[in-house]
Amino acid sequence: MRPQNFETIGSRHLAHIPGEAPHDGESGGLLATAFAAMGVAMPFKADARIFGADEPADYVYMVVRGAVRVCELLEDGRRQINAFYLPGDLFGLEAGKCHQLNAEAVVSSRVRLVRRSVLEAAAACDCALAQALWTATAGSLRQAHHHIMLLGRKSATERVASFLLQMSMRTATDMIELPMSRQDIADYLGLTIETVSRALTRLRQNSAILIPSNRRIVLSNRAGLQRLDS
Amino acid sequence: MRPQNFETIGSRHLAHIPGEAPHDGESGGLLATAFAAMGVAMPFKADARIFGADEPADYVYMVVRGAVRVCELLEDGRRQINAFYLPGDLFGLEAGKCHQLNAEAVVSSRVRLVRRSVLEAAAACDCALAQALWTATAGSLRQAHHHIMLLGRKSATERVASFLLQMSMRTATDMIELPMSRQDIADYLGLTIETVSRALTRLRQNSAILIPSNRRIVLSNRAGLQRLDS
DNA sequence: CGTGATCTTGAGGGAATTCAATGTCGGTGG
DNA sequence: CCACCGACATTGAATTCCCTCAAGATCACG
Repeated sequence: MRPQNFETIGSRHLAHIPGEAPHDGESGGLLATAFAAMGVAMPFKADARIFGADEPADYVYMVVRGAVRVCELLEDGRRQINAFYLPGDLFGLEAGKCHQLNAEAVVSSRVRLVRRSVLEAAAACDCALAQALWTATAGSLRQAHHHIMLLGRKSATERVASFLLQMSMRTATDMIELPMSRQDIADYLGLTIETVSRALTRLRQNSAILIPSNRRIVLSNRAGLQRLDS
Repeated sequence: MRPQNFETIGSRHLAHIPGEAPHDGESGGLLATAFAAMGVAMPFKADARIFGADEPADYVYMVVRGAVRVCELLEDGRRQINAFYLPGDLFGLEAGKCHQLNAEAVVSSRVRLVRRSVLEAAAACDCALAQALWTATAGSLRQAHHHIMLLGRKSATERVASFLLQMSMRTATDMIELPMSRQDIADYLGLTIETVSRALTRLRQNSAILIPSNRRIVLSNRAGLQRLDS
């Protein structure tokens, strides 16, 4: 079982998520309010499934506390994590009747669910809400495009550096508390766990980061990391 | 200069784009109609820029004829193509005031532009249109997620096979007319031009495909390709 | 035909993976 | 409290796959 203190990562930043957050940009307040009004909060244990691919996409989700990963599996066991979601982030915004991906709690988490039909009905009346949903989805798309460049054209070290900077941005701290394991990071970056480990070691040796503990990383040379991030 | 006959690829499929098309799923008609009513069609020569990163995102675009690539460049020249758009596809749906990516015509193309402000105003009155825009963006997101799995967890041959199947689906033929060069394909798949070429050769040797000409590929063993596609 | 661009093929090298062993941390029971 | 245990992470050696560099082949077009 994972340490419980990771559950609260970023929750204190709910009110002022920086621009790099995947969703919930300028219209964050509106969506947060809508979810608070229409949604039901549910707890999920670490590694619990929130929804599975090919299940009916009846809900849209917002992370309240903890962290969520959205991933795809191939029959032979290969796994790709498409995104991590932190408090304040929306997910499950897929088009169509069914989810295309699996969503799981990374650590013990709290997630707010809103019925898609309810949300769409509300959006039909409230154009600002409709636009906020579009904007949130477009934000997810932007993240995905960033991810594509990462996977397509960057070296292992660049990927890890980019990941650390992104996490730092999203939690608005230089001292990152990682909710996810090395395996999760590897599956997000399209690498193996060993390669991630080696990249982190190299960054530590270059004094770009400190690793006070496995799940805690301090960005001690942000400029150096950004040089890698290109 | 590229052969001009590629301009018309897929245009005859405008009215019945299959489900795998990145945008414009069930609500295709509505968006096509809206674009026809509100938009202005513009011609672009092969390799002409349609919009650039950091330019104000004043328009939303729909391919009428030809093909468009959306890509990102790093300072050192690395290029990642995030998506190809074919007739009927929407692009430029980014959130925020500015585009994040570059869009260029792959071949001589015709693209319909609609002012974003006009579209948003129309969407504010017409909830079906608003939802169609959301759905189109979510469709783009779905494509991006597929792309992420491709780049993160698939071998070179699997990537090429997956690309061919995708193109075949989108143009609804077994005989693909590729509008893009090997370099474009490589930059889409996160590979080098040589690796793409070798993968195609291997697929041809395995009788999965025929290559009657450089820009023409016949899927002679779809099942074999799908096995690779996982 | 000749020319330049595009594509294919080959040989060699390098970055990441695989396989294997060691190290470290957190939780549990003696 | 400390030793043990399993899960997670790091490190090392060997392999593999893809990239780089280089040469040839093919295609489009004048």
